[in-house]
Amino acid sequence: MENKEERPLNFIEKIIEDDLKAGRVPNDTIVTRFPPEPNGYLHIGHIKSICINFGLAEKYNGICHLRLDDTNPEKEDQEYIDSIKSDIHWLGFDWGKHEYYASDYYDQLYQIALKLIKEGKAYVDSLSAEQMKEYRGTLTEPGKDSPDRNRPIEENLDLFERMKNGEFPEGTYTLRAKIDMKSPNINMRDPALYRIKYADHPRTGKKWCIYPMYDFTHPISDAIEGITHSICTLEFEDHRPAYDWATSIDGIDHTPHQYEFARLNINYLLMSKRKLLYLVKNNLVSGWDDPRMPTVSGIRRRGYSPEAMKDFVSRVGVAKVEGVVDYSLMEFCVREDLNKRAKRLMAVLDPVKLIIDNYPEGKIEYFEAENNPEDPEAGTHKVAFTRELYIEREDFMENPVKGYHRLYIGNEVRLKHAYYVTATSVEKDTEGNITAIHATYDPESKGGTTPDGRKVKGTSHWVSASECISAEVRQYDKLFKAENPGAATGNYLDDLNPDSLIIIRDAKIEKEAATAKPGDYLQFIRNGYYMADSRDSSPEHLVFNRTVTLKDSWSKMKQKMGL
RNA sequence: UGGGAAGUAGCCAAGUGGUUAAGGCACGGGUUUUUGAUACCUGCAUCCGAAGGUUCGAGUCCUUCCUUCCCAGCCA
Repeated sequence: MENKEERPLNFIEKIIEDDLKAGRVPNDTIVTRFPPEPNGYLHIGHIKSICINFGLAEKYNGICHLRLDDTNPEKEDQEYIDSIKSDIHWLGFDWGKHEYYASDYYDQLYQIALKLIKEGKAYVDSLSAEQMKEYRGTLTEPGKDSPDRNRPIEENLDLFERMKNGEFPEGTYTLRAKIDMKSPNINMRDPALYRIKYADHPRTGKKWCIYPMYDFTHPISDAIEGITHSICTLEFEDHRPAYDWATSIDGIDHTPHQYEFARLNINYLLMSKRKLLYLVKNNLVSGWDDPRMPTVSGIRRRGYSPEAMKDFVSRVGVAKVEGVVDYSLMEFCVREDLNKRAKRLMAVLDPVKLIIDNYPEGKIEYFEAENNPEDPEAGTHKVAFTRELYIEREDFMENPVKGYHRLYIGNEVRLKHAYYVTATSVEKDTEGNITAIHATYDPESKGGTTPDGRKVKGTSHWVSASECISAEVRQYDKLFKAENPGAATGNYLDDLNPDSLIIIRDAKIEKEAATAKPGDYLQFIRNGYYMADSRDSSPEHLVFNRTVTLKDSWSKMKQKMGL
């Protein structure tokens, strides 16, 4: 990871340092919170928020709470709560004992609502949803007061009590804050505080049939928990006055402040819950944890590391500009991290037979293969070498193009860790497809160098035809082929990448691969980074997911040459 | 068109009136290399949305304009 010391402070860090310096922070301990609504799976966008909130607490010796914002029981579920917690832990953050739920505060919230009513600052409104919309006005026209706005306090108290007791059907009444129907900020035009909802709540069951709204719950929850810096995304800027209104209600003695940053957008990716849900529901992907999904569970299964994602988020920075980050930056971070830790293995994905004619039949030699050239501590493992091998089909060319320095008739290349070989001839089937390549090896070149020190330009990976294992390899690519899915036609489905998953059923892999478990970071040399699939891989049927390719300047060059 | 925000390279992003406008990604050139990977070296904004103005001096201050995003849930 790069020098944290040298990275300039972002605007939130500056605010915190100022607050700390000015003694505005109780006990000099900042308190942040990550407040997801448990209505879906966490995605890459959430990672930014998690890193900001937990990261700030870490950096300034503060505390970060996990608060499940569970005020809309219709959409929420325990399943989501569990996955959210597991995803945060995977990222390496821990809230310790500070696990809270907005629903923990329902009683307190109710008391505060009562108090507002008694003070004439809230009223029970009988306007229907449609009427309320009419009365609210528009962006350019002020709203007008509800006929119920001046309902007597006693009547409000009675009605609110009965709302709570379940005497009214959904939609008949709401509790509203009496603020200003003419405010240029629509959020201040008497926002709803409570609505009636007969739904089973994951935690409070049937205890309540009125549920508090975000603008009421969130600021007060922050205040109750002693949050000092309440950090959210830009679209809540307009809610800040409502936030400040709620936290200045009489009797609330802690005043948190809200700060907004730009959410994370990445090209080629879709982060909308609705659209992701559509992909899942219509089997366009295998589920929320499909390795092509931008969900935390998806990228985890794909083989991304939490360290890479944290580094990515830190490189993106925190600001108020709504931008779109290049997908390539994320891939860079994944490669950079995996390069340092992935175990190197040889896997031939598109095999063609290579027969070493002058190598004894039946002989097996074992070579030491380093597990990671970046990390000598990582040790070595053995690979078997025999007369018949597999190499990648694209590592041989019958008529080599300019600049090609892999195997062709008469050319000598190195087989990684093993010998120098020179191609001599090819076998073809009736259609002219190459079925085998014949070569000779130089016994003096054992280990990959020769006494005379002669160089070869190409080094290929390989696998012994008899001493290898077969595996399914899933070549994942971007789910969408357009930078901004849907921008061209208006329908993001039009930009689905038909090649986002290419399955190789019978890849040839060195035996060492059988020891790889999901969670182990692998590099198939010259092919990319891979991880055993956490759902489908088993000792009987190995399945590997491609996490990300290696950078490939050769294919770039080929493109330039028009091949 | 009301309100709230934001505009510095292809993409992020420092910069808070004073040398030739940080850094990363991407991209180009090169060196090393038993991964055409990695690593390393190197190039890449006479210019800061635009136009005026203040100033000895402006990306930084002022004015006007332009562009983009967010807000009219009894969602969060």
